[in-house]
Amino acid sequence: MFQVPTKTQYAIRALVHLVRHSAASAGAIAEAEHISPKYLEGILAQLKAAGLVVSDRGRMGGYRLTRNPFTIPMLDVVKAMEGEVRLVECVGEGGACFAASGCLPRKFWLGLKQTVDTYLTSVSLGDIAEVDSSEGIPSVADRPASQTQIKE
Amino acid sequence: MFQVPTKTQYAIRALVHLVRHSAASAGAIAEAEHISPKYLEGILAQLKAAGLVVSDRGRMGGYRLTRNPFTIPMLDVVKAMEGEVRLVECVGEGGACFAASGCLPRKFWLGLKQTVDTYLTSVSLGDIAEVDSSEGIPSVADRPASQTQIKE
DNA sequence: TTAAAATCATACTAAACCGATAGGAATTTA
DNA sequence: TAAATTCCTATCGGTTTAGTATGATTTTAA
Repeated sequence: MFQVPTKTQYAIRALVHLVRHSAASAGAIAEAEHISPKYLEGILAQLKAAGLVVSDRGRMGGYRLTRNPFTIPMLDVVKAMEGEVRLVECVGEGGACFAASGCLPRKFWLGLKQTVDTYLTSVSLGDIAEVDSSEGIPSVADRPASQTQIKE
Repeated sequence: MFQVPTKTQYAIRALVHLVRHSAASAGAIAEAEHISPKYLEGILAQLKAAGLVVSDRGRMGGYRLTRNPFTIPMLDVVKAMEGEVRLVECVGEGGACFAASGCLPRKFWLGLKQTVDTYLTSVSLGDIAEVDSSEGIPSVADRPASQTQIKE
C-alpha cells in the first residue's frame, strides 16, 4: 500500500544526483537517471519552488542544492512533492467525522502518521546519498568541479 | 502523502463495527457508518476473501469476524485491501534498477516500509475498536443466531 | 552578434485508478 | 412464496498520473 508516486521517487533520485555532482542540468540528470527530461523539468521546478534547489538559467545553467544535504530531512523532500502529509481526511483539525463509532480509527491513523513523520525526519538527503558528511557541502555554489569526485 | 484509500478506511470502520456488534448485514453497517451500501458489499467481499470475516447468506444473513479482534494485526487488514505493501517498485526482489546511482534510495524505502510494517503489526483491530479485550470474542463462528444481536 | 544550451511556462493527452452505481442471480428464512 | 440478504459482473464519471508538445526567455560561448 501507500505506493509512493513515481514523481517523488524521481525527485529523490534527482536530488541524490545533485548531492553527488554538486550541480547539473535537467538534461544531464535525466540522462543519468533514466527519467523523461521534460517530466523531470517540472519536478525540478517544484523542488525549486520549495526552496530545496536553486537554478541558473541559460547556457551552462543547471540546478544546485541550497543547503548541506545533511540538513535536509527527507520529510522536506516528500512535502515538497506531495504537500502536507495527510494520510486520512479526518486527521486534520475540524474533522467532521460521519462514522457512527465517533471515528475510533482516528487515533490509529494519527499514530501511523506520527510514525512515518518521525522516520522521514530522522533520515536526511545526505544519508541517502551515502556521501561523506564532512565533504558534502556542495551548496555554496562555487565548489571547484575538479575536486568533486563523481565516484559513480 | 500516502493518502490512504477511502476503501481501506471504509474496511476498517466496517470491521470496527463488527467488533462492536458481533454481527451485522452490509446494509446495517453501511447505514451506521454512512458508506455507500453497494460499495461496501465489495469491500466486505474482499475482507471475506482474505479470511477476516465470514458471511451468512439469505435472510437474517450478514457478516462476522472469524477471529478475536485482538489477534488481528492491522497489517492484515491493510494487506487484505491493498495487497502486499510495496512502497516502491525496486523494493521487491530482483529489482532491476535503472538509476545511475545504483538505487541508493532503496535502503531508505526499505526502512520506511519496515517502520510502517512494524507499526501496523503492533496495533490490532481490537485496540482500535476500544473494546474490552476480555469480552470481545465473537469469532467462534457458531454463535447462536438467536443470541446474535443485530442491534440496529 | 549570433547560435546553442539551458530554464521557464503552459497546455495537452492517454492511461490508470477510484469511488460509486446498476442490475440482477442465488440463497436463506420467516 | 416473499422479503432480505449475499454474491456476481459490468459500467461510469471524475481525478490523478506520467509523460509529451510547443515554444518563450535567458545566458554563455564562439
